[in-house]
Amino acid sequence: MSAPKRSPASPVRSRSNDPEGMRNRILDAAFEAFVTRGYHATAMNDIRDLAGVSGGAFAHHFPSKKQLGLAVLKERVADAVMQSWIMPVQQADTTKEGILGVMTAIIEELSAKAKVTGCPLNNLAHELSGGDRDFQVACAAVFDRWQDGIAEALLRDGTVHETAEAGRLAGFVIASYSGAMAMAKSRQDTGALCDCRAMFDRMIP
Amino acid sequence: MSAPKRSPASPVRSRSNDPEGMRNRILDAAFEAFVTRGYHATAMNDIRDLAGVSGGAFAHHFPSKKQLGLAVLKERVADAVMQSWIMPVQQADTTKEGILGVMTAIIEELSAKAKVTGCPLNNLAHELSGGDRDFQVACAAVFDRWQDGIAEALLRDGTVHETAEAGRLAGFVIASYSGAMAMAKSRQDTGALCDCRAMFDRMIP
DNA sequence: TATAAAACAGGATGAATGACCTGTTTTGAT
DNA sequence: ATCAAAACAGGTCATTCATCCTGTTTTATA
Repeated sequence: MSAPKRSPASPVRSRSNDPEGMRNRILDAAFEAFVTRGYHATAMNDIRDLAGVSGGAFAHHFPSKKQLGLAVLKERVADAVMQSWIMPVQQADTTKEGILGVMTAIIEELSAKAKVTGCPLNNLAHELSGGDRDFQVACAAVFDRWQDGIAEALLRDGTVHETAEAGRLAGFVIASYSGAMAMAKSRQDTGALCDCRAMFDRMIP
Repeated sequence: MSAPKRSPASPVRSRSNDPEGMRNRILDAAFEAFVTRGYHATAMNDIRDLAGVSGGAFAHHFPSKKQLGLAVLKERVADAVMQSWIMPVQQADTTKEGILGVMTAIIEELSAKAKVTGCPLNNLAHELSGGDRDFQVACAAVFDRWQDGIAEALLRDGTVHETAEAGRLAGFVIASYSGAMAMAKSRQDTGALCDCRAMFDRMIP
């Protein structure tokens, strides 16, 4: 009964294309869903509805789920690591202070949220890097940049003098944090992260 | 054309029930598939075919995928942690030697396989402990037993004297190993694990 | 041996998912 | 203004998946 169909007689200029914004909305929704619920546990429908885009627009920007996953890794996850770890550490007075500061910030953020989601990179890496090679390479690239960023900071302020040693310590810090976050996520408790921070405080020169 | 139907006239006593063995075969296949491909990426059909059991038998032992996943966690993953970590560490001359020995054994095993699958517990924990609460609790329980086992060893041989400190160090060792394995899996390279082992060699008293 | 329950076999099914398809509107280049 | 391509809309479709169903065989119990 009198369905409100779009009247074809009125040339309403109601739509304005914003490809970049549309793409970003999809990436944001996908990042949120993939990281919290997991890649395979998230349906394309969920992301579509979350982002509020039509199927056509969605398929136009991301023809397949794999392409969307790779884009999330390379553009959103890599950026999250850069924003939350690399930059704060490199901008701190000393690398040790930077690392401890990042840990403190993350612990406080989790305490406020009362919901431990885990590390975006590790969440996706564990699920995806074992299967498809493209995913594996993308995850490894983010780990590499993460480690290089911390190692660079360690060398720059003289915390460590050997390049190889800087890489080792940086990798160990990242590994310890990643594992502590995994335990924190499983337990829904920041204790493991607090203990990890305390250990860093002792062992980093 | 002369289909080889089972002749109802011959009371062949060809089958012998072995509920426990059947259940174990399913659990083994599920453990292998869940850990290597992931929980959501594995279809019930895959496990059924891998185990070589009929749909009826499969449904009889595990009516739902969630029940199968929980059983894998509580019976297979927990056992893997016990066999590969807790027991070797507790039976070593010193806890430090035990930890380093476990790391060496894992690194050598991976080098031989030329395929880094990752830590069974961490693989499943990352994918599952963020969603369903039953999975989260099951994963946390395995982490707890892991940490308690290492902490007990640290206290027993006098490596650490305070109970709280033993728990902290044990948790840190587990976290560092878990994260290093995640990096090794992403990179398909045991380097992170080797570096982690070297760090343990320095910092554990 | 009689009987019920457990164990097993093989297939069916409805829901959900990822990909795709046709058509319309907007944009940019000429 | 014209035209082609990009951007977007809305719906469809084949496939996969987890679960369930009916029926048969084995086992335990009395």
